[in-house]
Amino acid sequence: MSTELSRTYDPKSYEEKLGAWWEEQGFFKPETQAEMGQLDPDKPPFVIPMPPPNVTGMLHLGHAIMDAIEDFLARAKRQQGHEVLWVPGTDHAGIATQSIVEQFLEESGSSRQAIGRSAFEREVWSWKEEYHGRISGQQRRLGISCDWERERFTLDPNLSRAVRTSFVRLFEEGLIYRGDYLVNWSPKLQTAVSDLEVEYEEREGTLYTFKYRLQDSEEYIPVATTRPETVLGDTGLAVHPEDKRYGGYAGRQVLVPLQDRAIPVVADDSVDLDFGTGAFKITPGHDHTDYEVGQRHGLPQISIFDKNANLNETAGEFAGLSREEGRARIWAAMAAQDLTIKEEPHSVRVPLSQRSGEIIEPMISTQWFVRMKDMAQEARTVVETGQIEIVPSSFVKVYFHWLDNIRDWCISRQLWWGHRIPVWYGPDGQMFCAMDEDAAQDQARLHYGTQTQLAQDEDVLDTWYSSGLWPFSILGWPEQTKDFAKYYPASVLETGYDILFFWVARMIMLGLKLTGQVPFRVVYLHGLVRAEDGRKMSKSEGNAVDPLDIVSEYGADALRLALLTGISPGNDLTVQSSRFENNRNFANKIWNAFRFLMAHAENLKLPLSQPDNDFLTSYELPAANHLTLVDRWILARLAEITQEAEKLLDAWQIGELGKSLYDFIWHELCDWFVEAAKVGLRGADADRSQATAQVLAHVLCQSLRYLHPYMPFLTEAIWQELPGLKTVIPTVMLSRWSAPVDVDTQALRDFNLIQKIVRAIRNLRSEYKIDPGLRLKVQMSSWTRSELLAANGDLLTALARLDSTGCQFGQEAKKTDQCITLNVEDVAIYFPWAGILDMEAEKERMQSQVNDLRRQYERTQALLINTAFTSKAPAHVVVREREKASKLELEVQQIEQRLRELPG
RNA sequence: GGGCGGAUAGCUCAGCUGGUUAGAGCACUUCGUUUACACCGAAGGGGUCGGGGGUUCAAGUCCCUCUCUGCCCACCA
Repeated sequence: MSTELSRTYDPKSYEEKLGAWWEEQGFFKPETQAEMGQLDPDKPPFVIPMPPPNVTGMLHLGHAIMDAIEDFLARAKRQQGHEVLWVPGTDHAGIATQSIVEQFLEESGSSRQAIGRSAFEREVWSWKEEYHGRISGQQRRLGISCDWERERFTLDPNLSRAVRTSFVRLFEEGLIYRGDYLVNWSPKLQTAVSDLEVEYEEREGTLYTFKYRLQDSEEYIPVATTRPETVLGDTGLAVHPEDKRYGGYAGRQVLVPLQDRAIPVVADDSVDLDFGTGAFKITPGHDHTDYEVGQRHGLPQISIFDKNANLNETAGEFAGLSREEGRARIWAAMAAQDLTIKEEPHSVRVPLSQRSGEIIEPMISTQWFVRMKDMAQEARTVVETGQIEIVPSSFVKVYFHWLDNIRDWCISRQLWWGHRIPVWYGPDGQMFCAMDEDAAQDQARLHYGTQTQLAQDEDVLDTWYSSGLWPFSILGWPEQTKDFAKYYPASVLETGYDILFFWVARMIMLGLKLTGQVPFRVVYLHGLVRAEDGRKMSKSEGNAVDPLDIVSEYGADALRLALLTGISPGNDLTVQSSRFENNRNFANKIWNAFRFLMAHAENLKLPLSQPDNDFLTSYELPAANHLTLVDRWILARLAEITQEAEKLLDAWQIGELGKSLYDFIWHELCDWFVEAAKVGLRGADADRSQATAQVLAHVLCQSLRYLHPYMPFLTEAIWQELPGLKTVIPTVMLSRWSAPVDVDTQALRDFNLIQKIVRAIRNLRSEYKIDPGLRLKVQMSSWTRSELLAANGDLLTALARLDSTGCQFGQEAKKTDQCITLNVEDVAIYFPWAGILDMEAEKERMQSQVNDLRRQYERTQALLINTAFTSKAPAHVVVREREKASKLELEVQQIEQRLRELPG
């Protein structure tokens, strides 16, 4: 058997095969779980809507962390008996996708305008097909256990219907409206974008100060601006009402430079007396602040730029110039008329288009908006009242702040790729909002009393509008489908904190409004993945790592474990390739523990247990009286892991649980138990080797269950090879985590002493450079643990490489002269080793140990004398300190006695 | 300007509601090819938990303050 298994675990030869098998068997489907009777009837379904990646994107490690966490949750919940539904999908990503395809067309000498709207849409669809395969291929390779048959795309017919239904409903309720407002215009993309799609960057600029002349006087008001070209759009000048210098000019008229157009001076509280000159010009047509100030004072808006952000005909001789050229030329013209005062360096915050990088131009334009105020308050309430929990909770404040200061959401985009706005216009501009053109026609017929030609709105919706419906649109809403009834609301919405506003908040608002329920119970936010150099990983930075590269080098499990351990919710993760390597080694370690078992299990029976529930089946354990100390110890540690697993999972401590498992499997199961098991397995006692094999098989089998959500492929690969298991449960994925059991704390304490003794002896060997091959003869005695030592002589002999016949343990042990004494708790270990014995050095060594122990004892004693401590500290802490003190006292006494016994 | 994090071993980071002698991986030193594994094992070195105050019987953990650093939000033109 063992000869068939390779010495090193090779992920390549298992992962793809197992992934395909899981999917073919339908194990990722909730229906399969139910058919197989795997469900615990007391547990509710566990549902995750997968955040849909951009369909034309390529996944990088930032997506992989999402896949890893969600798959962890899905698998762990399945193993707890929940019915799990995890719905995958992709997002059409309006702007992002359209940009890519347009760029492609441009490279081949074409353009979307050249081929027209419908041909362009066909072009994008074909891109979608190609990239979609790549993304889902990447995800499958990571082994994610979502229900692929329920996969969705935001432009699917059903999802499009959900979009139109919601739009019509919100429109009819007056929550969606159309109007001319100042919006963020992206000149490169030729569309409006929402506030969230604008990023700000500090740049070195100039503050220009110039003169605003009064109409009927030689006086002027000095004004500072960073954008002198916008004077052409000025429709007012603001001063502070209490300003001694200019406050009095309020109500008078000033003349716009170069145009001599008269505009009013208004008094406004928002003017900062200490900044600039204490007066600012108002350009309501191209600045958000000015827009609001203008509204307050009833000032008109003038647009001076065209859609390319070049000056338009209102700029007269400057028409056609870009913003930058215009600025220089206009400033020069002002200087020529002696209107300029000074220029000084000034750092400015420039608004940039998130997608295309160029400077955003605020412009008045006709757009569609969603009224946010009331929806935002409801979205606040559900978090306040705990109907939705945000993990980690530190994001609650951020969420509230955003909702409290929300502005209406501009949802129309001047693009071709997306959900077209379901509104049709009559010849007179009358709007008909309807599910489709027929329904619009019906409305029009009623309105006009006759058949009329209608034209649909040209714009499409912000891509986040359709993703805002995701948790319910993927389940069939607005139809009352079975899935919707059963799986809505979702259990967890897991995503990166960077899209809390973009996506999470909007899903909550739209979910509450449209379904009357919260869309999910928990929001779990993960951190960003940073590259090894600490920078944020992203495609535009050029440092994005393709998960497949890591997978092919180290295996998917190694990658997943690296993304799942060492993380805590909301905290960023810096990936280090050393972690991948280490985790690959870990996989190999487990593989070899399994090979070890198989090599020794060949001739042994590994009977399966007979629990009430097949999904709990494991290897049967020997009767309690056949268990050795090591057996009891490893089972006690397993019991602790069992307790921890559920607790940590409930607290979202995925990283901590992963680390516990790693340490348990490598440093306890492999380093200690397997080493100790060699004694039993190779001994002559057939019952004992049988028992040892059973314990090892049991612990390994259980470990695989807990490790499975982290390393699904490795655990499945081993599961498939372990004798008997797969005939009961076909896959580790559907096996159940055990209910917590009692921990044998005595075994933990006892074995802990054995470990300390073994370490002390190994340490001594190393310190004295004793030939590693040499079997030591020792005497080991103790006042209180004599029986333990006597019962575990074999174990100590094997682990510490002692002489199998020349040692005595417990009562029989005798101190000899001329020896080194090791003191471990109250155990004395005597080495008759005259050859290396330097009596003075030996005394010193023991004396320093005594001093050290005495210091500890005194510290503990001081604590116990302190009545403040004994009266205020919890009982178990006091007890622990008492036990510690008496143990230390005993140790000190013993070592001192041994010191006195030393000759000289 | 407001808000939220971070600062723990040479590096990257864990450390949950305060309670053993603060941990891991990598790196480092020494030793070891013992038939699960050299993608290994054993033994070690290395930290006054950013500085300073405070609360407490007890502080890496709670409070205040300072320094450095990252991010988010914001109408100083």
